[in-house]
Amino acid sequence: MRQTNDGNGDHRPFAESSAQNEGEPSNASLLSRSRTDRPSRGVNLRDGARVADVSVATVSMVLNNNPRISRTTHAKVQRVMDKLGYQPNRLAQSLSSRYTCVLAVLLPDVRHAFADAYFGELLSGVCERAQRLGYKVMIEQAKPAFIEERKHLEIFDRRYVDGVLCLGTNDTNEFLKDFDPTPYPALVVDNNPIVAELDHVMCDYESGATQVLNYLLQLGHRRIGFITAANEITTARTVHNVYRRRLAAFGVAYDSSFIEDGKFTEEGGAEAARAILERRPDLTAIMAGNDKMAIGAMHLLHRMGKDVPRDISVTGFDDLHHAAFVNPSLTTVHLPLYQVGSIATDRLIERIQGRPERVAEKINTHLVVRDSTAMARDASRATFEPAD
Amino acid sequence: MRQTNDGNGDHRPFAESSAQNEGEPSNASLLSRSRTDRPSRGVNLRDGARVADVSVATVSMVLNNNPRISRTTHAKVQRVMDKLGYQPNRLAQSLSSRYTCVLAVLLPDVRHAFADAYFGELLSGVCERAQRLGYKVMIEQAKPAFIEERKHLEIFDRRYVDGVLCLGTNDTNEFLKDFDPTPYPALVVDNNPIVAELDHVMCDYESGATQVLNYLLQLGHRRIGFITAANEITTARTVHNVYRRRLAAFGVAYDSSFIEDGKFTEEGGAEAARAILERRPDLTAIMAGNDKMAIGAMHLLHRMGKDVPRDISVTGFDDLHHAAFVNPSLTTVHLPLYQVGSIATDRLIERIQGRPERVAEKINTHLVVRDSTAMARDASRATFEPAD
DNA sequence: CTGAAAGCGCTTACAG
DNA sequence: CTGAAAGCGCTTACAG
Repeated sequence: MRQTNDGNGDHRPFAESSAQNEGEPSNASLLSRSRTDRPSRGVNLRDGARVADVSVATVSMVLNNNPRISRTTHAKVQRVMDKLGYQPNRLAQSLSSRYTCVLAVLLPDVRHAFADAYFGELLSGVCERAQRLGYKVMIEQAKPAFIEERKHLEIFDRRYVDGVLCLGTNDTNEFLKDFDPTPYPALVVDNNPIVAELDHVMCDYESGATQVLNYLLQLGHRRIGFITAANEITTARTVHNVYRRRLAAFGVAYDSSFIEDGKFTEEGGAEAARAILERRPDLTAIMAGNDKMAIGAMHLLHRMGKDVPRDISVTGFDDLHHAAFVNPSLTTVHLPLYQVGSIATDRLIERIQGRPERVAEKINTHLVVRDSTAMARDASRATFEPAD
Repeated sequence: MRQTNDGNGDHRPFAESSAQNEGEPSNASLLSRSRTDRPSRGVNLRDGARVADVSVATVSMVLNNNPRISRTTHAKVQRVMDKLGYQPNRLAQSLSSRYTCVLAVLLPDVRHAFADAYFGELLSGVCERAQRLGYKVMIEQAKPAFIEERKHLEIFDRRYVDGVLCLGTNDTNEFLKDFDPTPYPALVVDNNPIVAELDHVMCDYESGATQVLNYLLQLGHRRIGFITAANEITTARTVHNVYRRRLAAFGVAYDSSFIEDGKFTEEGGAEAARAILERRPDLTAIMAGNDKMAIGAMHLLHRMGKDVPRDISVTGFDDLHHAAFVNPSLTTVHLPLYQVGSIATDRLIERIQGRPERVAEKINTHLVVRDSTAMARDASRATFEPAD
């Protein structure tokens, strides 16, 4: 199994390649290799046609199950191609057909976006579904340079992909306006930014937020800190509005001293918790807009010597796998992210294949009660029924 | 900005596509669309040649910076192409040049592999580097069906990719033997499975394990539980061997009742901790082979009412971002996963471009001390110097 | 029912 | 220094 370099001429050094590595991404060094250096070709349609004694067109039609080909010819050709171990060159197929059967997943320009289990679950659903439908998945990150160089359109124009799934979007993403179903099919995953009216598949944040708030209110909590994220994110706004409305329903006036941006990170969640607690030392619960911020908040509370949930209850949003393993385990809203990724992929592919209907789907969410929540310290004094 | 479906004929429903969705992945439905349905083409070399009044070959050479073209022609053609907003069709380029400038990342067939921050960090480094070098990244998961259908070779044969990065590998991955640098360039990331002698770039597990063990031993720990993972993983074996040798150096006999497989998951870590603790209620520390198992173990200890680190110290391995935010924050070995992903990508691309040398690199690791470790309960009775 | 031919959009020897 | 031509490996009208 030892792999030796047998001097077959495939190892010519590329003087220019190292210089280019740090500059413009360019494949000129590859494209300028002499033809004899190329990986050897496999069996193609012409080989098959020769062996089966038919035309290239016939072979092609057999492989594409074109019904115009007779049973006998079909069988004969199929057998030959199987025996030859033929594998169609997808570059040629795509060049001819104008379809690539590749999808791009566009991740946001956020540190550790790849290492974030939220995106990971979505991606997992996307990849599983894409694979089943015969599509490949390409990863891109929407860094400033990526957008400025308009690479989000270039991947279409240069025939890398047939469609793109946008994750982690918000209303500042002006580039979303560039996507138009006809030449640039795109679908927003788990969000619905108002910057552009695009196809989207998302979790039901409204219902999830309602469940977690009703639960906290029923436990007697009234002074509830709320760690949210940038207001330019539609889902964050939705949860924020539910927070406002549910409190109002229980006769609690909206008070911005309970609110803080936690930037969807552990650090941000900890900082936000600290800020809210300074202003409102009397709070009895903290509701976070995602699990990472909730975990950051719990970490801070632990540091401050506060006991969760005895002193303060904490809730998350996402139900990442690992939320069940922090101490105490986290009460949170379960988001079916895998399913959302999977359905989003289905819908995008349908759109690519010409389905005219716009896509706007909401998937159910539900509350998962664990150990980070308990009755409010002052529950006896609270009313347990909504005022409305 | 409303996107209407203007009946331009691009939305013909595909009767057959829904039936196929659940069966054989096939793009026959796409490939059989009539030509008029296709997305309209952009500007190509021929358009440019016509406008610039030169041949297609000349335009091609200009764009590839072929030095044989005169200054004047080059400038003229370049200007024309810029004005036309020309973007080369990469399918045609690749079909002609035989290079795709796409890399595959092969993830293991593990539940939540995508949502695992360990793979996420590696992937992040891979994507950043690939993008800089003008490569695209495609994701694949090595499910049984994927390997059985030999898709790990098909992605090369059908010209999807030029090379593959293998993550999460172990010695049972027989398919690794199929990769040969010449037709199938592959590089193993953060491991070195003995099943095949392949290029690899990995963290220095030996040094990391030595640091964490020396640290625990210096704190007076002698009865140290070890939560490891399958013995068919080279890196796990390395850590295991260090555990054995460091303990021996301090005069502690190897005792398998301290050892348990934790399967690299939180659940597995919790289970393993429980099992070890049942056999060895006298242990004072638990060393885990990764952060997730350590976190699972801490969760169990918390459940059992044991205090970490007062009763039992716990250490991890990875230093995932979130290890700093569990309670207590986790002492662990920092693995430079982003860097490993990045270097691995560099090396694979060099190999694709013909570099003959084999790749075998180790990247430094270091211990990060946080709050999950403390002096052993019985530290006074322990010796603090190695016996050797 | 099948074949010869044109075309997808590039790159690269080969001439001149 | 530049162009005409062949080729990469497919698909698909167009004939017959």
